Amino acid sequence: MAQSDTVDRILDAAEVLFAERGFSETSLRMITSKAGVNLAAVNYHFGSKNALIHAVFARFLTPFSDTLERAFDDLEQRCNGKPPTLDQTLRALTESAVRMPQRNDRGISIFMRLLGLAYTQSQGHLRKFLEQEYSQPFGRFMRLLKEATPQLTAVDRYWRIQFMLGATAFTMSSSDALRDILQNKLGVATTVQEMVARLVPFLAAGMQATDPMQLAVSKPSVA
Amino acid sequence: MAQSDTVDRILDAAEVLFAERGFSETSLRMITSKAGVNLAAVNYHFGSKNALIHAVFARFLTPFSDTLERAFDDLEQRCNGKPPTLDQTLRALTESAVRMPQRNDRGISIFMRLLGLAYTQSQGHLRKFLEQEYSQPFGRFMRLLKEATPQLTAVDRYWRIQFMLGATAFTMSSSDALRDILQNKLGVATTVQEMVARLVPFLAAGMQATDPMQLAVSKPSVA
DNA sequence: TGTACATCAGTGAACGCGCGTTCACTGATGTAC
DNA sequence: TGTACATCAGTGAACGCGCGTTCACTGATGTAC
Repeated sequence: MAQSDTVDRILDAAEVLFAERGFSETSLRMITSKAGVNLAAVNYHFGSKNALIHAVFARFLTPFSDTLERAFDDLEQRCNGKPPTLDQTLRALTESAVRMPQRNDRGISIFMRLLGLAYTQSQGHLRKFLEQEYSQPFGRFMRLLKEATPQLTAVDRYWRIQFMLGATAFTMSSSDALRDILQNKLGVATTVQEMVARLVPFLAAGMQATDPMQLAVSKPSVA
Repeated sequence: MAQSDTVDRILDAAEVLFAERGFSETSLRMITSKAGVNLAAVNYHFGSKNALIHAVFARFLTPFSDTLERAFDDLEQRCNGKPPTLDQTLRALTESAVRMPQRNDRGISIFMRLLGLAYTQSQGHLRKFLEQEYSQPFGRFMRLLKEATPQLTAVDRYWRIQFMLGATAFTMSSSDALRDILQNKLGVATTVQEMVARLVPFLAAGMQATDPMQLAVSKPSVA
């Protein structure tokens, strides 16, 4: 502890506690006592609790965002000119998430859970922060989704993207609990990687469903 | 106000505020001031804030649960002996939800949002309460799902049910916001009924996706 | 019919608590001359 | 090399606030005799 590691200790503790309990149910006193630092250190280093939440997200989202951009570059290059398929696009996303360098073996679970919470807990400041900071990779993902589903109307696509986000965010935010239940009920252990591997075909199929409301539209097969 | 309507006024106000802001972000002072009743009245009539949350859910879930049981009875009778299809099962559920007698025109949105919040906000007491009170219709729905997807392994079915729940809960809990965004972005007004009508084919397709992990399993077509 | 008592819905004010934040302060290290 | 000052990370204690809950109390209505 020669040079200050207080900032990292706070981020580590906050990340774990936020993932376990959500944002407003985690107090600064819990965070600082887990981190073994003074209560006032959070406001000293970050300014406020909200700023700490932003810092926790920035620490893992910025490298993720970079990894994702490279994965999209890679994908578009491999497709040279032709739009990537829906399946390829979703895999680029999920594999970037799963392959992220982790600080420890719980890292991927925490990452998933935090991403899920960001969507399901209605923290206005957080949504605003994420939209500002990560609009580029998000917009690029949306563009790829659009090109991969030219058969859908804009309205259909809009709703199905929301359904996808919901399935993903919810599963991510409960992934630990869901894996535990499965372990107890059926005695099957599952890795986060397997869970994500099951999620992708579900999303792809739902995204490309033939809507009974407009049976005339034909469904192209996935590559 | 000859006879006491304080209980109903509290329930009405709590329902709306919980739907708007979530449970822990809504204080008893907000609820009682909106309801125009004394702060102490909540603890007088309900005993605690948690018991009030339970009462809010019981007020709409109990009639919903009855409607749903009748819809399932109806469905199983129409199928006499043969298991209902996935599509029929999902429709029985969503149509029961959408056709519920509502106290007002915002009723269905509030109902959706509360159901979504129950899943996404980690209120342990609420999950326990709901599991105790409504285990029968829930178990019956799960059994129907199982019979409608005999081609899936238990593990596959488990995960896909979670994905369905996620897409549904998330969409429900954000339905107002999502419809507003769509209105602003594409100038399209959507009813909750239309939203649900779009959700069902998405879920059914995802549920019956051919998983690349086990390509040997063939996918039966839906009736 | 009148009186005494019980029950019930509701009230106003206070309680203790945990919260995020602030502030005056300390002690170590770096910098200027 | 020594002294004065500035900067910085961190601290201990307190601040004001909003929270859920409690409690003694009121006033209307019902019941027994």
